[in-house]
Amino acid sequence: MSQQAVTPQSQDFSAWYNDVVYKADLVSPSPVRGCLIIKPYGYEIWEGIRAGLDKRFKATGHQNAYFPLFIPESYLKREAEHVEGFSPELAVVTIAGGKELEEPLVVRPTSETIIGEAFSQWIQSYRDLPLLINQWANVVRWELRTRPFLRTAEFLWQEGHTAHATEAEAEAETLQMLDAYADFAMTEAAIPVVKGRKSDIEKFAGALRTYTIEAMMGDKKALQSGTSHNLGQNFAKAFNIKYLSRENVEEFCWTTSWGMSTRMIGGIIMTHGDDKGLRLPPRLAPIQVVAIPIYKNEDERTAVLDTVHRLVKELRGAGLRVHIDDREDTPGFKFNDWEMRGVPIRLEVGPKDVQNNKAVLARRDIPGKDGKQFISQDGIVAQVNDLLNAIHDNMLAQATTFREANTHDIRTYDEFKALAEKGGWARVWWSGSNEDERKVKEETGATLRCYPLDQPGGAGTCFYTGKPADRVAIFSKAY
RNA sequence: CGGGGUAUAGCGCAGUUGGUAGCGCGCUGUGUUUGGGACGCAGAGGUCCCCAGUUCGAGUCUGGGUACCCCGACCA
Repeated sequence: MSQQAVTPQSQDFSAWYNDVVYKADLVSPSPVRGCLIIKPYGYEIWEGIRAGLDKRFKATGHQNAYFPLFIPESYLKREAEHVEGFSPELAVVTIAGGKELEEPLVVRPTSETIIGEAFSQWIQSYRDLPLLINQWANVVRWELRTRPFLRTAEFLWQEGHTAHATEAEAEAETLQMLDAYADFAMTEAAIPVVKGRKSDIEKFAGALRTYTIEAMMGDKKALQSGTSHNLGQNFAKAFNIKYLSRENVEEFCWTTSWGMSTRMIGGIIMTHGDDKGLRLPPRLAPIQVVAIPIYKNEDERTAVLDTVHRLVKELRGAGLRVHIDDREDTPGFKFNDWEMRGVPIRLEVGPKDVQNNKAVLARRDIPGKDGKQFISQDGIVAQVNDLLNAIHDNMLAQATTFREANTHDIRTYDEFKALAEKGGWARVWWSGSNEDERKVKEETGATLRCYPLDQPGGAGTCFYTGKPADRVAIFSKAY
């Protein structure tokens, strides 16, 4: 047994990430470059994300629909910025059924165009608005450099697409969905995020304004974890999405789109993981409690398993996701194995516990003895529920503390460069131009992650240009 | 697309001056173990990336091809 451990984060964060992704049994290598086989344990995390988001979409009046994977190439070309932004990474089908196609079909990189075309048919009147649609789908972007979950040639996501009568309504929708993402991230994934607006350079191809939630990973880099775009009337004009107003005037709609992807799984791994492997937030963990029976002989085994089954039945009855590990390996092996896989709570039951009506709960977020407690078998459901909530709160608190400790108010470019070298977020007054922003990126590798919605107010001096600035931005290296 | 590298068992790798393929992990069976990564014994598992060439003989040498990985530019 020597290959169980992962590369320590401090030694090589990137190698650590890859080790965890494979050893925690989330993915399997794909025969196709840049793609990924998501194994059941990894896919169940996605199912949890999906459930958490879908609930929020439905609660805000959205309905799911499904649009085709293939998009006529000409659609992409109708919005100039959009095609320019995506064309380098498109996969295009030119032959089908053994024949060259009249018009090549693009494998969707995102669906604004094909959905825009459909919306133009569906919407006639102001009475048809707002139109609130979401789609769960796979999309393809032929990226040159890929990493499991964070950037893959094909990935799973949801993309919301809505149409509204006024700019104000579209903006409200855009911000509402940003809030939904932020709430999901914190409430379910225990990831603290900063809500903000993207700079012109970083915004979505074809959008008026792009909003983002940014999270800090364990290596202090930023991960854009969800985006919400106010598309203005750009796509409405490109796809002729018009309605007749109450005043009997033909108007273009205002549209939005917003998405969160399997990248979020990478965010969870890199926000919470440690040198023992994955740490899954309790509300998304496919297995919330793993029960490990401990025994020395056949008699003990029978008695212990009897108790385990009784406790697990109780827990499952309360809706908890519980797994019994009855493999023949040693307890020590199992402890490490499930720590690698990030299960929040381990339930140990041994012969002594059977006799004393006790059990051991060990929490993943607190290593070693400190995280272990003896509990009474009576009222186990409440005790486990409380502990799951405590673990969630602790993980969110830990990640928040880490982010705050590594976010610095920077005043000069020298300080900025030093921080970019060392790692961390720079919170700065900023009044630079697009050109300045590109230069900063070129010189330091750090990009303008967002203008946080939560602004300090007042005015300051831009760290780069030295000119007066009326807003702060966060810069960081990012995934 | 530029620069570098790799290709041998499921995974990670070794393979000497060219002589007919091995190690660790994993896997199967079995016995002893089991409250923090157990061990013994017995097994299974190979198109040495592909094509051509040199040679009595190629995992090893030569030429060509393919795939993948790493570093840059592009990116949810």
